[in-house]
Amino acid sequence: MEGSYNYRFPRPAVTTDCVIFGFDGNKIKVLLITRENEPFKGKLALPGGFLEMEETLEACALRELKEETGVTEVRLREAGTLSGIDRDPRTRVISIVFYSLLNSDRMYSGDIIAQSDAKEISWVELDELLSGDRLAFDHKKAVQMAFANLAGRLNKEPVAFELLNDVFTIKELQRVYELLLNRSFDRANFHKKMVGDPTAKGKVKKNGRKKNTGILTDTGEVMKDTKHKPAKYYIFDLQKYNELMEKEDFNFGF
Amino acid sequence: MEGSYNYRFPRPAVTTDCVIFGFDGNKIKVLLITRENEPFKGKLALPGGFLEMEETLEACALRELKEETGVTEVRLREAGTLSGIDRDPRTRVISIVFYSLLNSDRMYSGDIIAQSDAKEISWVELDELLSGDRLAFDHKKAVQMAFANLAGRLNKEPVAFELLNDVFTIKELQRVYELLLNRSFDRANFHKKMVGDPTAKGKVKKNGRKKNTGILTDTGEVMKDTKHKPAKYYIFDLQKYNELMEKEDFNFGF
DNA sequence: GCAAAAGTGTTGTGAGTACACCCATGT
DNA sequence: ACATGGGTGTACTCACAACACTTTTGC
Repeated sequence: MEGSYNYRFPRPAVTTDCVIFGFDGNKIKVLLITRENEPFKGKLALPGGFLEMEETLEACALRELKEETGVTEVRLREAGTLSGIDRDPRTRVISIVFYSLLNSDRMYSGDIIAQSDAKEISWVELDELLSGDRLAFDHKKAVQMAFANLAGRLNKEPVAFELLNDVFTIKELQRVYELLLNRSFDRANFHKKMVGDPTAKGKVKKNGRKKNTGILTDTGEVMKDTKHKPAKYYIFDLQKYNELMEKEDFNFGF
Repeated sequence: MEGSYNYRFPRPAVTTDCVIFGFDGNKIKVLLITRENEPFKGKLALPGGFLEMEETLEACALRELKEETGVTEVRLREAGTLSGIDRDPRTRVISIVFYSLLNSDRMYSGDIIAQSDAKEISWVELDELLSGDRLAFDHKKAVQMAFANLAGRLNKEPVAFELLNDVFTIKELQRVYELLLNRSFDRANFHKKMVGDPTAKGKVKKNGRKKNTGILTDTGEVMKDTKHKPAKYYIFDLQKYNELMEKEDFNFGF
């Protein structure tokens, strides 16, 4: 498609950037590529690239993500735009920031590999990115926007489960909440909120409904690679979630 | 700036669109212009226009807003992007949607007048826009995005007061909440949540704090143009708000 | 006095919190 | 047995809902 394109008014270049968050069981990490070319050659950057004429912004983000990192089939959400005048030294560029979530199974599945302009890919701790200066362009700002958007939705939507494998322990779920909301929770109360309070069993309110019985369902499986009491594995029970949402807004807030 | 601009790769045109919400005391309305030119000549559209090379997206939105409608000094917030391939029949255009809030004093201050490419301006009821098909381009979608973003922030931030004059009645405040969240509230409980529960007076909790005493302060003034008991006027008490936010998250939710 | 709307009081429910306690497993 | 962490019980507080009641004004 390289050639010469003529317009009566100046136009900025338009790119998308993707902030892919992953949870490895302990920390939130972000998928980055090492830049192969100037500017910022050798520095870490978000996957992303230029919008083509026959695709939407979201399609562009998905395409670039696949081309550079091999990540496919993700649900992208828009976090905002970056439009500083000199954010790219080459030319005027505005960028639309998307983000998505991967669980550890997918992070380390082997499908995610550096390709195309990406020299190599790496998973870097979110904290490190937010406190340091390791990213090219204004990509730190992009990560901030994506993270803020994510955290803001946590109490309203079941986004935390997108960071967890299909089967997970409550400890892991709590860890995700604590990382995203930057606070700690009482272990016992967190458990009850998610699984359901056993004291509610049998108790029936005047209108015939039971108390909140939680949104997690025990799989029966048990985590075996531990030195102590193994945790049970749970799954997110979409059906229960939908029931609770219909009756009254369930919220994930504390 | 008209001339000839050459690029090695094709570039989309970039515009901003502004959804300006106003509350007239009864309904939420949106500021629109009547299009002077094709495409969609004569149809209603959001104010907005093309990004220039030496301005950010937000600056562009502010400039276009001022040029077309006379609206200045507003706090813009970003609602999302529109990037459908054929959303503008002339050329590929992507648009970034911003929104802001005006109170009725400003809506009808006389400063807001059609200028530049805008043939005329009008305030149209939000409901009418969301249910009908009166808007040019995909601007209905833009209004939806802006409204969803606004409503989502209502419970967390004191945005409702941006739709109200400096001095307002509790009834008006409740009306805003009901319109934005599309539900009704108990009048008595709403009053107490905002002004503070009088039964809390004197009561002190064990740690020395009083109960929530509300975020509104009575101005002493009274609404006189009524046939019945007049409402008191209140103001949003930023200081109380900040105090409550420091101690524990105050939320505007019900 | 009556209508209409502002504002107060009172009670119950249930979610959230704090924290003590019990249970299961590997070494 | 004991260390470690999973899981339960219980009592208290407070925000919210429901709704009855009182107050203030114009006609």
